Amino acid sequence: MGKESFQKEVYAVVAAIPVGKVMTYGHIADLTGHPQYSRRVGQALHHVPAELHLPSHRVVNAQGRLVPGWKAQRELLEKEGVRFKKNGCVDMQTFLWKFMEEL
DNA sequence: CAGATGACCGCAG
DNA sequence: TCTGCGGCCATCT
Repeated sequence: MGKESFQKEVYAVVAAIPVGKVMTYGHIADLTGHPQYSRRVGQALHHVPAELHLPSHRVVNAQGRLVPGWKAQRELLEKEGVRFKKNGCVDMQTFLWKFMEEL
C-alpha cells in the first residue's frame, strides 16, 4: 500500500460522511487501517484539490473543534443542521457519525 | 542532514 | 479556556 493509496482511502471515507454528521481525523485514520496516521489525515485534507468537491468541512478534531483559520466551516455545518455547544465545539454526542450503527 | 512545523491525540495543571 | 508535554508522521527550511 503506497502513500497515495492511503490518501485515496481518506478521500473515500470523507466523501461518505452523511449530511449533518461529522467525523474526526483519528477515526478516519482508524478506518484506513492506520490508527497512528491522524496527522496525515489532516495533511491530506489540507492539500485536497478543490475539484474533488469533498465535504471536508465535516471533519473536525477529537474535541469537536473546527479548523483554525477556516471561517466558512461553521456556517457550512450549521446549514446542514449541525449544532454547536456553548464552548464553540461541535456537539459530538449528537452529530458524530457512528458508521457502525448504520449496518 | 537536523530542526521546525502542522486542519492530530490524550493527559495534565 | 489556554498552555505544556510526549507521541505520532510527512513535508518544509
